[in-house]
Amino acid sequence: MGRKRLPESADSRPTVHTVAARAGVSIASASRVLNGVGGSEETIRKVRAAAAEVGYVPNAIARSLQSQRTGLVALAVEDIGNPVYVSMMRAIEAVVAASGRQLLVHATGGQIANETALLRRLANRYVDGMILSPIRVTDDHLAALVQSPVPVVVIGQLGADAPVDNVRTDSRRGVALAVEHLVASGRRRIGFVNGPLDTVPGAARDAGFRAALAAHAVPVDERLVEVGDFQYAAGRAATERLLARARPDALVCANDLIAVGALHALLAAGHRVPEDVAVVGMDDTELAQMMFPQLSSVSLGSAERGRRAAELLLQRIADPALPPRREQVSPSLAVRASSRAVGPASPPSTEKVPS
Amino acid sequence: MGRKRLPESADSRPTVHTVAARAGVSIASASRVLNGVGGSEETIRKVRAAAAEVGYVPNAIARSLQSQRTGLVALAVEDIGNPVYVSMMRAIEAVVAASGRQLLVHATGGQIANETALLRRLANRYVDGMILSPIRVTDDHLAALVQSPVPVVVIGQLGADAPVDNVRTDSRRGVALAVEHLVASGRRRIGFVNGPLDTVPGAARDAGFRAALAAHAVPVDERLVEVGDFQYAAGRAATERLLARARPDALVCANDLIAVGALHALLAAGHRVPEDVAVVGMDDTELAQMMFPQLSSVSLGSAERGRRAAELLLQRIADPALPPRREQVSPSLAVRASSRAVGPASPPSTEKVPS
DNA sequence: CAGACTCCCGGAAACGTTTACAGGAAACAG
DNA sequence: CTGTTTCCTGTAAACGTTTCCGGGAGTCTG
Repeated sequence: MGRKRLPESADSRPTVHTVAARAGVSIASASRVLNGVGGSEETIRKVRAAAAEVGYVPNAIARSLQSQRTGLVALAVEDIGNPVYVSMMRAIEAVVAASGRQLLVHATGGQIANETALLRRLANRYVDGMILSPIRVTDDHLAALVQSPVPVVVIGQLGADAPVDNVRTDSRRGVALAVEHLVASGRRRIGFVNGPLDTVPGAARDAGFRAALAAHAVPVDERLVEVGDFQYAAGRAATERLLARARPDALVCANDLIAVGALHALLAAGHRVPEDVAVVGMDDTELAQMMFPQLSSVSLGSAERGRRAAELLLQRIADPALPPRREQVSPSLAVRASSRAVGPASPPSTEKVPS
Repeated sequence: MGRKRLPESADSRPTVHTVAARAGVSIASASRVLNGVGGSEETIRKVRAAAAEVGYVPNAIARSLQSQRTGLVALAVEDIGNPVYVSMMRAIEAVVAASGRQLLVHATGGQIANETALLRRLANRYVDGMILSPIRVTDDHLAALVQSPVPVVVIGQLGADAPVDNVRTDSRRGVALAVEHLVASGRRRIGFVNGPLDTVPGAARDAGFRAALAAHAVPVDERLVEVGDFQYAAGRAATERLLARARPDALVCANDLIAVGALHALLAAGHRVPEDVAVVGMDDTELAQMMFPQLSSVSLGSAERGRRAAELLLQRIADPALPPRREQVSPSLAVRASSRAVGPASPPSTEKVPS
C-alpha cells in the first residue's frame, strides 16, 4: 500500500496520503471520511484520529482544481475610499459569506484598461464570479462582459440590450427627488456640482438635473453648474469656483463626497447652511450623517443594490443557463438639517446653532 | 499523439492539451513556449498561433497547485469602513500589486473568533501570506500566529517576545504629542474620548494620556475621560455624556471617527471649535481634513505601516528562513484649525466663521 | 571523422484532492 | 446452501499545469 508515494518527509505538510497511511486505509477512504460521506465506524474513527494527530488541513487549491470552483467572488469598484462602496461591499460580503465564499476586492481607479484587464483575467478562473460597478462603459467592456467565461453581474446602467445580469438605480429620478424637495422649500437658485460628464452616472445626473428643473419651469443657469470628479477635494474646488461667480440658494451634489466638499467650501466662505444655502448630496452614505449640519442625501440604495447583485451572482453561479436578469432599486430622499426649511424670518430653527 | 486525452469537446475551455494538439507538439513544448522559456522559432510560432486561435488562457488554479503559490495576499482588518484602514489598504495594495499579486481583504469586526478562524484557515493555503491588524491580542492569537504555515505580518503592538514580523507605532507617544500641543496652547481641562480599554490601542492610548498629563503636572480629572468604541456614533455619544458633566477646553480623541463624533456633539451643543474647545483626533485620515473646522490629528503613519508590512511580508514569502523582524513608525502631529491657538480675547481668529 | 557539447523535444511524473468503478465481504431472502 | 443485495473498500483516473529526464539531431572541436 502507498508504494507509489515516497515516505513522507517529516517537515512537509500532511496530505491525505499522510493521513491514509497513518490510519492504514486508502486515500479514497480517508477522503471520504474527511468529507463526511460514507465509511464504516471503525474507519471513521481511525481516519479522524490520524488526521487530528498530524494536524491535517485540506489543501484548498487541490480541492479547487478538482471541483472547478475556488470559493472566491470578486468585486471591482472604482474607489475603496468612497463610503458608498463601503456599504455596497458590506452588503455583498454578507451575502457572499453566507454562501461560504469569500470576497476579493479590486480597486480599478475608474480606469477602463484596469477593468477590461480584470475581466480578461477572469478567464484564468481564479474566481467563481464577479460583481463589477463601472463608472464608464465602453464597447470593450461589453465585449469582454458577454464573452466572460465566468458569471459577471454589473451594478450600474448598461445598454438595454446587453445580455448581462444587471442591478441599477434611477439616478435621474434621484436627482429629481432632490430638486423637487428644494423647489418645494422655496429654493430657486439651485446649483449643481457634478462629476465628470463622460461617466455614466455623471451624464445621467446631469440629464436628470436639467429635466427636473424644466419640470418645475425653473430655467437652468449655467453659472450654477460645475463639474469636478467624484471626490471630496474636487467637490470643494468646484464649489469654490461656483461661489466665485454666482449666488446659489441651494446645491445639489452628485455624491456625498462632493457634498461634503461643498459644505466645507460654503462654511469656509461664511455662508450658513441651510439658512443661506441648502445642500443635498447623493448616495446617503454614513458620511452624510457625520457632518454638522447633517447632510440631506438621496439614497440610491447602494447596500440594496449590492445585496441584490450578490444574490443574482450566486444564482447564476448555481445555474449558468439562467436568462439574463435586470433589477432596479428606487431612489429615496433623506431630508436632514442641511436642507431643512427655514422660517421666513431667518433666525435658527430648532437645531441649535453656535451664536 | 494526444491519445491519452479524449478529443476536446467543442464547448469546454481550451487547455494546454488543446493548444499542443492543435500546434502538433507535446504539452511540454506548448507549456514551455507559453511560459517563454525555450522552444525553437518554428515551435514558438506554431504554439502561439494555436493558442491565439483557440483563445487559450492558463488556468490559475492548476498553476497554483503546481507552483505551490496562489499569488494572493490577505489583509485582515477590523472595519473596512474606517478610513484609517482604507489608507493602509491602499498602501499595501500598491506594494502587493507591484509584485504581481492580488490583495484579498477580510473584515473581522474585531472578533477574536473570526481572526483565529482566519489564521487557522491559512493552513489550507488559499493565500501566500497575510497581514493582520488585530485590535485585541490573545494567547490563542499568538499560538495560531507562531505555528501558521504561511507567513503572517502583524500591524500593531505584540508581546515583545513573539517571533512574528511586526510593524508598530508608538501610540503612547502619539497621545503625548497631542497633549503637549494642547498644553502649549494654554489648554488645561483636557478631556479624552477613548475606545475600549480591553483593546491594545485603547489601553495604550489611555496609558499615554495619563502619562502625558502627569509629565506636564496636570492632574487627571476622571470626569473628563470617556470610553466608547472606535466608531463615529460611539464617539459622539461618549462626548455628549462627557459634556453633560464637565466643561473641557480640549478633547483628545482616540481616532478620527471618534473625533468627528466629538466635533459633531460639540457643535450641536453650541460650543465653538476651537475657541471654546480644541479637538485633536488620531490616525490623521482623509476624514480629518474634510471636516469644518479641519481636525488636528496625530498621524500614526498608517500608510507607512501598511507599506512596510507589505514589504516585510513579501520578503518573508521570498525567504521564509528570515529571522523575525520588527519595525516602528514614529507618530507625528498635524495641527489644523480645530486646535489652532486663539488670541487672548476670544473673537474668532483669521479663520472665517459664520457670524 | 569521431567525440563532446548544445539545443530542442516528448514522455511521464508530480502537485493534492475527489470520485467512478469494480471487487469482496457480510447480510439477507429463497 | 445458493443467489442477490448492501455496504464498504481500494485502485486508478481525473482536474490542468510545470518540470525532470532521457533521447535524438545538429554543431563544433580536435
